[in-house]
Amino acid sequence: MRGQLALGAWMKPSVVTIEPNGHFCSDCAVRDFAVCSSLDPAELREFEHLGRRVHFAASGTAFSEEDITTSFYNVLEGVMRLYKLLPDGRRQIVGFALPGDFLGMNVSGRHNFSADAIVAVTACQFAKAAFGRFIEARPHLLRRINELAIRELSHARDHMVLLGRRSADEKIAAFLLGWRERLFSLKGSSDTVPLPMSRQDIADYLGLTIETVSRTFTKLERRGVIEIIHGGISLLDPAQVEALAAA
Amino acid sequence: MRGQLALGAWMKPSVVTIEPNGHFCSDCAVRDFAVCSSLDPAELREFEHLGRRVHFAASGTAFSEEDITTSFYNVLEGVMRLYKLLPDGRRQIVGFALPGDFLGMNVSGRHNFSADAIVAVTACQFAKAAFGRFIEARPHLLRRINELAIRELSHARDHMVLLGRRSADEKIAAFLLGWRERLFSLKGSSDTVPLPMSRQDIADYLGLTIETVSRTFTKLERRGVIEIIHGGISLLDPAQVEALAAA
DNA sequence: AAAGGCAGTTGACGCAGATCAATTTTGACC
DNA sequence: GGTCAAAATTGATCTGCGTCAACTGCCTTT
Repeated sequence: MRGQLALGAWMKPSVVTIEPNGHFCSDCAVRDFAVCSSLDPAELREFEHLGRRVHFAASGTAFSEEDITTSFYNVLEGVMRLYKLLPDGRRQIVGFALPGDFLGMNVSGRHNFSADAIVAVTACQFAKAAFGRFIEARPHLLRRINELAIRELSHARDHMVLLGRRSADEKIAAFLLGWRERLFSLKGSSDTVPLPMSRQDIADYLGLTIETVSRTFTKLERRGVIEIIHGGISLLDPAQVEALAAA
Repeated sequence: MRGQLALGAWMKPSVVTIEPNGHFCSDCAVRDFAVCSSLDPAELREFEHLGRRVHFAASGTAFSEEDITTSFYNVLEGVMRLYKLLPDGRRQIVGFALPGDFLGMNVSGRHNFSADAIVAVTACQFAKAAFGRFIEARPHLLRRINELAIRELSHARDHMVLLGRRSADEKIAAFLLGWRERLFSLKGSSDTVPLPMSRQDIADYLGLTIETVSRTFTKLERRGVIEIIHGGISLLDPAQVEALAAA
């Protein structure tokens, strides 16, 4: 039985469905690589009561930049876009969140980016206060969170290089390879790269326009390097894509 | 008496001077806002033996990307540039380090950017292994490090927006304000912003060319918004600079 | 199956910022 | 103070990508 709850009627229609129980961390899909990988079975049982499963419909918002942080999220299923907006509406996507990603950490008490679902998302939601108390006594969990933050920081720096110093072709090539690499750890190796996000999302992630993204895909397809398929891209010549990415 | 040591003869001539003793954490300039702010007086005395003071001459290299991490650094004095290079030499500066900044954290065991001194730098150097052992038993230090990493991550995301979505004028204006803001906590408020880094450094930080940086400064000066002074910029009309930064 | 709408593609054109090329300024060293 | 090299500025020109606009194809609704 599911409860229905409209979260923040003042924002985009984003219906959240909550399942209060019936789930166990021990058989969670992200058990081995999310934050919770640092917990032993006994801790896990306690942890179970801390989080509750929430669902976001496609294009539903989990939280917005500057919102006061009341919850952390552990993505279990689906894909989210994390982004910042300039006052005039220009958008920069600072990352995509996939299963296993932990969202919401900040120093100021407010979120420093917005997050919404690209496809239907399932996440584990934790009340900030309770989660904070749980960490308090468990340095290994803190160490795990720190590890995730440092890894994220490394990705952020790589992305700065892409945004500041790469051409459109290089950006597209690097994006395809990077996205394939991220999916690799979730779904295994494949030269067919599913792209659940829109062209606009890709453009806002790479610091390009939608037209340039589209043209670059078409160009690479005409050269026989990739094939544009429904809902993704197939890498016909991965070595060539790597050469284009220039690093 | 000072020891002299050539660190890594294979890299740029970077002379490191080591002072083995005669320094106390308790009267360290960055005591209150660096990682060590989380330590109590007793811990601080123990901590003292872990670090040693090192000096880098201007343009000396502390570590390079992909180097195996053997040390962490706590900047005490001076300014460093943190950057990544593409194979063909394009450079992206991912940040500037100032007193109080902690460098070297990573997950892979290798540095994910290079760091060198812009002006003469003094830093507190910690052997990775010993530092790791010290943290082990001190969750509050770990929490402090985590806090610094999360703050850094927030800056990184802001910078992604700048690199991906702002015009040259906006980049320059935002840079001047951001740099002033960072110096504010160290030296207090001032409309005179010292710029110890070169135009090339600024360009590589903002994803521009040196010519565009120079031209933009000149343009703003002609408009009476700033004044280019020796070793820095004076903000004649800070409100106008803020308007230009567009956020 | 017709209609409407949105995502994506394609084309024509313009411009912000890169590139190329001199100068000028600054600073270090004798 | 004179010499030299590196850093910064300025100008002329070029171009990659953005902007504007039209079109296509797919999905949803009725």
